[in-house]
Amino acid sequence: MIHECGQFLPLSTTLTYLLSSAAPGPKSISVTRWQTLLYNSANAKCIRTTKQLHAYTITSGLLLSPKSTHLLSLLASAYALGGQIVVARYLFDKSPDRTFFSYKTMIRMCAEDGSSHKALKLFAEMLESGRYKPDNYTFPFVVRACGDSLLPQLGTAVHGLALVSGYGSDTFTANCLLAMYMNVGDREGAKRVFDAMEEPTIVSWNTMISGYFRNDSAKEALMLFRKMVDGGVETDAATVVSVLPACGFLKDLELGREVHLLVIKKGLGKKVSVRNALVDMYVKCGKMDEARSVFDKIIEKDVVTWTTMIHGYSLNGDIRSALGLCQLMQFEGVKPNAVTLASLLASCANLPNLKLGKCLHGWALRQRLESDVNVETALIDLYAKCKCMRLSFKVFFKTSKTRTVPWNAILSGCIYNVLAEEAIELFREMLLEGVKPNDATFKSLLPAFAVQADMQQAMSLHSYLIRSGFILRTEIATGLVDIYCKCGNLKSGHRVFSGVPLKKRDIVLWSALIAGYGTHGHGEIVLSLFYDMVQSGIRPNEVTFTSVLHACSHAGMVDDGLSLFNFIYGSFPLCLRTNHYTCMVDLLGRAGRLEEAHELIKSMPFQPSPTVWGALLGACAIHENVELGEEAAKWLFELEPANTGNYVLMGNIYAALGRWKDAENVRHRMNEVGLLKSPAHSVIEVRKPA
DNA sequence: CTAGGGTTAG
Repeated sequence: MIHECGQFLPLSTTLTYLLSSAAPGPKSISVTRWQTLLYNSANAKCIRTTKQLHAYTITSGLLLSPKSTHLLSLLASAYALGGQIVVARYLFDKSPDRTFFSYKTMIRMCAEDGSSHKALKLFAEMLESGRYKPDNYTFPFVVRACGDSLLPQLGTAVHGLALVSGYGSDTFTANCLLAMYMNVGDREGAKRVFDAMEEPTIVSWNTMISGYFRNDSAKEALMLFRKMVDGGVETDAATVVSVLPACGFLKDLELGREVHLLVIKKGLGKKVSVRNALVDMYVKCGKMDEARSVFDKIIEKDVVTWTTMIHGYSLNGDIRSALGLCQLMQFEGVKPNAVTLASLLASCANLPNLKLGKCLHGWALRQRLESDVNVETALIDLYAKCKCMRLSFKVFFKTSKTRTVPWNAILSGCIYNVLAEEAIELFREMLLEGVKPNDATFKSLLPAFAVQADMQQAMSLHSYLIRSGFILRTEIATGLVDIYCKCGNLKSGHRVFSGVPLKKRDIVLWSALIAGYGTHGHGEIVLSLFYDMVQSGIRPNEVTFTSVLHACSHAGMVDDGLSLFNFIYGSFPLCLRTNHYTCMVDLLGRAGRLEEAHELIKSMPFQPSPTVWGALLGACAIHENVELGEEAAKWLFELEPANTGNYVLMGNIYAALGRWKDAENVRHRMNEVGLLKSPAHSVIEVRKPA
């Protein structure tokens, strides 16, 4: 009993004394006395004492007295605090009279145990009874339970209740609210709470920083860290392990080094986790030397330390160093785990190196790590990238198939190996098995539907996306727009586009629709969509310009194309790339405005690429313009002497005008650079009259 | 009595 209760020895002694000296029976120990004993036993988390007390309540008939009905709920609390949550719940459910203490304890233990729904149910019951008011030891756990059950609306309601109950300025409650909002992905909600806090503690700052990072706002995380340091707020180990991943993600080496200095200055490096985070930061920033020097200084390396470093070498394609380190790690008595292995396998997949991958697969079997999801997923991916879909499927069929990741791996594997139809079939099976797809699933799957361009399939996918709610995600709606456009059904594509609320329309979505209309030759619609987009406040980029210019070119809308080009030139001059000029030269050239095309090339702010001259030469071939053709050819023969197409085009221009001698010269020139072996030269000869 | 923190993968 001593070892179990630790410093609470007096409690057990008291109990032993009472039980041995007094005769059993409810009257021998007063109710108040019992109450104290139960409280003490609960707070001491001493399950053995609790069990003794429980036994006594049964044999003595203690609970039969009307004065002691509340004792059962206290007993339940004692069990709960002792870690026996199931027994606790059973007893608590039977308790006729539940005390405030027992409610609080049960709520807390349920929340910590992961039974957040039960915790919320108890809280609701407590409120309904109207006997007790939640306090500063209640709200934190209830808030946490809301976050764990992913019930943000309920969380907000509890937040409101905490405010009206006067716990708005309670630090613990506020910190839990921060964590809750961050856990459900509500950065704004968290920020509101944070801004309203009079004195945020280290914990508040840390929660915000890590929350921002976890919610894809690494930039905000770093900005907050800056503000924290500049504001003179203390930082601790949790701060640095929250901020370092963000530095790594953004490759912000400068700030990463600053954090490193902070770690040294404050002596935070005693913890392995801090040093591991440093190694990881350097790895992610691509600074393997610095990562290694931090790594080498860690005396007590754990699996994570080794794995982080191994992963670093893997990422850099240095599989030799990665394997060497893996061996060294085992020499030092640290066993690689599934993560280590998955990292090595991923490296084999990216190289790709099938032979080594197979060796590692064998090793995984011997280490009994083969049935770990991470390893399985890495193996599926490995074999797919090595174009061994048979092996990929073999691994896949052995997986438990209840989790989403292996499905995603096999789907993306199929698509990598141009098995779009199989991917779609697998997706159907996945749904039948009741596995929930996620964003990553659609990221690889939607292109498969676009490749198939099957209207029937597109429609059934569309209905699924509506039913499952995935259509609400802009990236997914974008994929669907693309699919419909590829099917040639622009109307349906446009309808999906219109279904996305104005605020959620991003550049990618607009571009998908614009490109769709563009490839089908609807130049005018493309232009009006483009101006609509700019009007709605979205800044177009190079990709948009390319597709709009292409559309103009495709539809032969020369003047519209020109005015658009001038618009870009005036508003976004830095966005202009070679391919935009190529597009314009092509557009003007086709229309026979060769001089203008030439002028445009001469006005280019950078060296015209062969593609630009190629477009001009092509246009000259159509319009049989020797002068400009020669100008273009002069550049092209210089820039890409091995491109037969250029000689053919130029030869054709001469031939068309009956200048056989010049045509012959071009042929000679091609001969000189050793291209005559190529079959393309015959084109010139074919057009030569007998 | 309570709150925040690292490594893989999609």
